[in-house]
Amino acid sequence: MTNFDRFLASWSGVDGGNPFADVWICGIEHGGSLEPATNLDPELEPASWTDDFKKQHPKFQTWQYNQKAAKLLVALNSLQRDLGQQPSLEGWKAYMAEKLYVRDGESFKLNLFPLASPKVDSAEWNLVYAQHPALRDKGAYRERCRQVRFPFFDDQRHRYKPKIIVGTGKTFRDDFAKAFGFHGPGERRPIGAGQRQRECFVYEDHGATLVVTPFFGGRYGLNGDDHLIALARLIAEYRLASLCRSTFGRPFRTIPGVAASHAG
DNA sequence: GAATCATGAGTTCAGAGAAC
DNA sequence: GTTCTCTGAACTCATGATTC
Repeated sequence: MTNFDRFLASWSGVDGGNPFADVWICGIEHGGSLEPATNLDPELEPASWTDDFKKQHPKFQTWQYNQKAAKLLVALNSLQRDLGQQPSLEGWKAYMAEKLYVRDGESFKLNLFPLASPKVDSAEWNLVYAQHPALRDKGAYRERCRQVRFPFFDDQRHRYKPKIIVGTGKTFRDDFAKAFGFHGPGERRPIGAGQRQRECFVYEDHGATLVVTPFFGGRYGLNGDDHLIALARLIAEYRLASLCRSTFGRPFRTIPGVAASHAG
């Protein structure tokens, strides 16, 4: 295994948090520009959003993706307290400021690919990484991630046993499934209604649930609170069904407010 | 008027299908 | 078989609408 493979098969490019958390959120890759200081050394321990991290990134609360992640987690907490109620997003800002991706928190954030990939093949990228043959071609870089990084993620999933994994970006749904050891085509589940309807894909494996959603934000993504609440309800339904299967040997049907149609 | 939230614009990339 | 065009998606940032 090369040093680059060790970099891929590590916690590199992971926002982190608490790996023992029930909920893992997995993005595709970092956004934004390439940081010249980025190194390719493996990260043996997952990071987290520490006070130092927040001081270094004073605008972290403006990151829309993580705002929506915080809202989703708040809605899930709300449903956990009372499954029949309308989930509340109240307090999501405080949650984001104090609890999101922290070491002893309720969430853990990963990325399928460790580097800010939009810059792969760019002049800026070549200036920094030209000496790495595996990084000169984006397709080869991603394929190497599938071969080396995904088995690492699969191992970590079986080690830490998260109950819910949310993959954001449905064009990469096969990659999310492969990365965490889920099989099959997934079950199509609509959330929202009318023009605002979005489609998620749900995979289940040994008490764990993978939900692949459209991206958090943007024109075609989960861009409203109603989407996040519907997603929280969808997740809660599958968690309850899984719990009932393990307890009673049969699934529980839908909970109020969750679309019951199974299109897949 | 300020804060918050939802949506759109611009950029980049990938994949599918048509045209050559 | 190759090239071109179109469409959808991911991402950041900006802007308009709404609420207080």
